[in-house]
Amino acid sequence: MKKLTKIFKALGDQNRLRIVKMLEVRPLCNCEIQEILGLAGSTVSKHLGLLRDAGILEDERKGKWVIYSLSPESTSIHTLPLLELVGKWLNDDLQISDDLQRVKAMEGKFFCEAVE
Amino acid sequence: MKKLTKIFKALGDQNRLRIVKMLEVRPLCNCEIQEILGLAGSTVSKHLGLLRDAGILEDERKGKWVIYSLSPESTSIHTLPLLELVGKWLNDDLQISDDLQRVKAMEGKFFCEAVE
DNA sequence: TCATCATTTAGCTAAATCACGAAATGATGA
DNA sequence: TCATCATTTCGTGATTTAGCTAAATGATGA
Repeated sequence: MKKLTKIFKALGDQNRLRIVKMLEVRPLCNCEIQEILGLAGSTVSKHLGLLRDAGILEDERKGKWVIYSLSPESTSIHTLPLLELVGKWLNDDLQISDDLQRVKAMEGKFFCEAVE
Repeated sequence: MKKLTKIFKALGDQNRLRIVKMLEVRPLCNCEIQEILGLAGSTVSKHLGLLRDAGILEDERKGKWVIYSLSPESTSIHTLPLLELVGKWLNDDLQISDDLQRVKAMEGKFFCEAVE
């Protein structure tokens, strides 16, 4: 039950829901999320840590950057059906669609993407 | 998005998850939930209020008692698929199965049930 | 009407959460 | 090695939350 409350707590915050939705477009680094949410880097880091601890995200260091992406199906039996629901409910949210547009527009502007 | 975070926040607490699961057995009044959770009545009332505001529960006064029950499908398009998932994930939780057993054993012991 | 019972509201404390800036850590590249 | 950049950790305040007790509200029934 504790694991489940952890997941719900992680999703019970607007900024974290925005992060989750953005990561459905593509993996992102801390700095890109900062740019969109307009929060301090340390704050974003904390949100990402919470989502990671809930098993929703995974991180991988690539050079200077840490790239965050949604956990693959294999490691998130609990969260994927949840995210599917979240997706449906937020599809017509103005804030979210604005975020997603900005994520797409941002493609190529950050160095972290050049790392491969 | 705010509505959604409200729902997740409501479910991000162990006592509230226990309440939701108990209400799947049958509608209950505040005093029965007090008995099982071992919390003060005012605290239970607050939890119930949060779940109601999130659209998960409904209340109905019956004489001296206020009977709480899960919102019917018609009024909770968002929450019912969620509760279905929660149900699956908590089926083998020891705390929950103990709660449910106690709810069943309690049948008939409280006056509020006598009201019809 | 008045005593009683169930519930809610109000008011409080302790703990948790969200935000920040500053300092520490990791990795790069001159 | 050292400066730099991205990120995380730490320390701090403001706000929210979970719990309690006491007081207020609603409903019952003598």
